[in-house]
Amino acid sequence: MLDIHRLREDPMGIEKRLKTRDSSIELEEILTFDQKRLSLIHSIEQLKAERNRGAQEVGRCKKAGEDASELIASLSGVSNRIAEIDSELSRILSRIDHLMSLLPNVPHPTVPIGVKENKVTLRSFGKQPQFGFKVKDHLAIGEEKKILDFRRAAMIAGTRFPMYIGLGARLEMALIQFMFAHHAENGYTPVIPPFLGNSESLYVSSQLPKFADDIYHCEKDNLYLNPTAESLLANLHRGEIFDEDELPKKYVAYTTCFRREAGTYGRDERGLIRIHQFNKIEMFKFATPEQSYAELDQLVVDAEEILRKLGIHYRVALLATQDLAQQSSKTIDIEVYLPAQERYYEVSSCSNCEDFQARRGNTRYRPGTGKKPRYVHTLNGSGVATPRLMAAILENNQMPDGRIHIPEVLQEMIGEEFI
RNA sequence: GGAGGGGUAGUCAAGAGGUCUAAGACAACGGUUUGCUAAACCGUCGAUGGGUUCAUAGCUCAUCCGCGGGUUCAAAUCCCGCCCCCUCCGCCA
Repeated sequence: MLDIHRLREDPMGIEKRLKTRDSSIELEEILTFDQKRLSLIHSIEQLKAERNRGAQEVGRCKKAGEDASELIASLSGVSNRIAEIDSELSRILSRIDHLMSLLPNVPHPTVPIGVKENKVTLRSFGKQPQFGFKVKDHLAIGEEKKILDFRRAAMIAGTRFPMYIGLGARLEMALIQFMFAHHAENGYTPVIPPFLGNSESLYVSSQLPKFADDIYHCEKDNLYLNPTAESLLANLHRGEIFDEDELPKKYVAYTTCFRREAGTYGRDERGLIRIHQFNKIEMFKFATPEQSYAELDQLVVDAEEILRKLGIHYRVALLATQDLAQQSSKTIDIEVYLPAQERYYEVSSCSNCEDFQARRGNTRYRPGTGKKPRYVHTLNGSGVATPRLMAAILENNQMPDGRIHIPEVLQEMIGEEFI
């Protein structure tokens, strides 16, 4: 949620920056309603002041045993006018809320403008592996090694659900434990939250109302299966006011995530590339506005460290305005290379949402004793999601004899060196 | 799922239609004094929105007593619906 004051103060400037994300965005309607809102508030508050004064006077009269029926009759008229204005005001407020809830965050000035392809590669680690043989894709490897079973998963649940079996399941659990422990040792407080969230939680994180079709919804209980732990963690301190010295507050969560992924899939998104259910380690930070951009950079570094320890080649990219999630001001992705597809795929997306989610969740901090509360900045980043990470390990670590080399840091947990 | 009890500002807590303009205490902050891991005394001390303003300073008006409605000239207080917590009962992979 953007600050309506910001829109009022600099409508042209804000609109121009929002248009770099979506050229169809117009602020005129919101600003018109906002003006209407202000004038209604002005009149209703004057009437309420009148009513309050009158009601007190009635109290005095009754206590003194005087007749107040004339005053009561006139106050009745005042109350009726208040009720009229109030119903118009709530119509306008809900209209403003609706329009505001659809607006995206203002992109940070350092974000490249334009389409997805305008993203900027910031750095990389390692290089694309060279194979002296024809590489298999992770799907073929998974089938051959009997560690992935999409056919039976489809029977149990449906298409695009994963099933890890045998060493595949061991590898998955080892990755989760390795990443969870890594971040916990790095100062992130470990947390396993509920995997389902209510509609308010998903609104705060900004998955709702825009992406309702992409989330699994349990209608009977009005609960949503989390599409990312971000949608839960953004609510961890809803309605709270931090002391300044508590920030930055860092969390690492493990959740299984669920996405309907409504829409079409391409041939290059088979196997583990895009699925309805996956495990993810998610980092989340609450920070002051002064801290947040340094914390974003550190968040990316903390996620990169996972891939370095696993010895996987990756690159880091700064996303362009049109590729940002609604709540994000700036997003940096980490992408791993899948040799069978000769393509890079996102395994981590690290974003600074500034005060966009904090405003919805009313999460603030007090910048010193006696100072007024300010909204915190929230940051989230995968650290990382497992499916593409596993695909990367299977494809990048295949050897001429067909075996898969398990990264050293996982070997002890799995009890094997090769698959 | 059922019965009962509860939800008041950072914490505890009074208040049961009309100076509630939400008491009081604790914590916190500022000061005075004594003099030293501290006490006593004085003062300040919730949030949001509107107006005024350079001001996120003051002043002022409005709103907020779990959330949402309703009754009334007037609601923390009465009525209806919902949420959460506690105790007990039922059901149960």
